[in-house]
Amino acid sequence: MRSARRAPERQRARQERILQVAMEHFARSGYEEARAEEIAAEAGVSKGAVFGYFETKAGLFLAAYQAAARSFPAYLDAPPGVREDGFFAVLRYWVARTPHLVHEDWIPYRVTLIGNYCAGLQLRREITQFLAREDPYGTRAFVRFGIDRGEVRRDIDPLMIVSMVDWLTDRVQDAMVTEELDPGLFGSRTQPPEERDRRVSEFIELLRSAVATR
Amino acid sequence: MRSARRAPERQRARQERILQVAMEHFARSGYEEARAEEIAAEAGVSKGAVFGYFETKAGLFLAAYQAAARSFPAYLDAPPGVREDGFFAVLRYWVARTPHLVHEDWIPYRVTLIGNYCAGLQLRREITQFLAREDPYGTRAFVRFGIDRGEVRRDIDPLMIVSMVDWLTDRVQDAMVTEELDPGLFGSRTQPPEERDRRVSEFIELLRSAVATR
DNA sequence: TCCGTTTTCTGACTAAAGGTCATTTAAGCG
DNA sequence: CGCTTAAATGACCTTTAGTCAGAAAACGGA
Repeated sequence: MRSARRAPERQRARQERILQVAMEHFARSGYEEARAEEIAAEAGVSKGAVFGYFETKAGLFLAAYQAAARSFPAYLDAPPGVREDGFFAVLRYWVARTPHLVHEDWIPYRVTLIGNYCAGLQLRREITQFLAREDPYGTRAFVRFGIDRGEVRRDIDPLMIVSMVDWLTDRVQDAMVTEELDPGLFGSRTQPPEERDRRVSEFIELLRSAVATR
Repeated sequence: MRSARRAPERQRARQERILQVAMEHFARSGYEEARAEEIAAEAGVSKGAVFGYFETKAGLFLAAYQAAARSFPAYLDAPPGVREDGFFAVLRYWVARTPHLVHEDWIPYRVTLIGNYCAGLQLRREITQFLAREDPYGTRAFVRFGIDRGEVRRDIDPLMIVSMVDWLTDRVQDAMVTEELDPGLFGSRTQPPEERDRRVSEFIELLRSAVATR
């Protein structure tokens, strides 16, 4: 943080603009390939300002990652009608909706993807800590919701269920965001949508088998 | 490749030595932090030689990753006694054994971990292609084995099962290799082993529920 | 409005690391 | 041994994250 007291509006706007531009560049180029100087230029500030606000390139990326993660809806933000249908309906709702959400605004998805797979060790550690601390998708609350409704099994440590849900939905989302990282599994946008629907259904079925009440 | 024909023994040995040192350095420092010049020095060759053999730093890492992945046993390399007990026994065997294997020689595990999470986009793409091409852990054959024995469900596309097994065992292995990436889930070496055994059992139980014959 | 003080901002500069290549050294062979 | 060809070297180049002394702007009191 620059000023310990109130940050004037002008500075917040500046920082915000840098962050937006940084997200674009990271999304387009990846972590290594993104250039601090280009980000500064496009945001209309000097290079010094970027490092002034974010300390290091890794710090800038972490901020971009956090902004991206926080911009996503949590599981329980699904429409009330879907929530009433329960845990697996919510899960299916978001998984099926992912391609549409990605299409609408691919930049934050790409940034989280890069953070999940393509960054340094230290950065990766900080991202993990952030995810554990903030649980930005509300997976813990979501699993509790499933357990309370009697849909999710109680004979397994909820933490293990949370991990499994996180792991699998991450992967599925990533596979949807980029064919490159898991070629052919979910197919490209040009593939028939029935095919993708089948994949989504199979995925939900597997996850349901794993964690549903016996 | 340097010489299109046979590579003299001396050169193969040289390349091999560079690769070994590179694995150590990548394992210890991560991708970004590893220094080509240090690797060269420790391998007793010049910097030029490293780039002569492996083109780029990314090329060097890819070679290290491949060597690491190939050094691991495939699923079906489990002892015959375990194989006879079937798909889930084999799975359990390897998952339970991972901490021991990591303890014996942690370097290749760390290298694959870094390749899975901490490298550039292009590199990541090549790693994915390598894994899809070579299937170094023999997951495809392993799932077929489970299906043939009637232990693994047939109502889901085998490719989806393969993906799920790959995803989950990757994550579990990674969690075991480094507490940092998923702190506290599988615990550290100093934790009581019963605790870890319970985790392993719960994990296998979840995976079994997901993919076992109904 | 002006002036002194503090904070922010800038961009030339530095350091460090990946990558190159002319030159040197060694290998292969008759 | 001498000639040819391939391999090896390390000084050099380029690029880029990160720094910092000075410029500019904001602030606040008179």
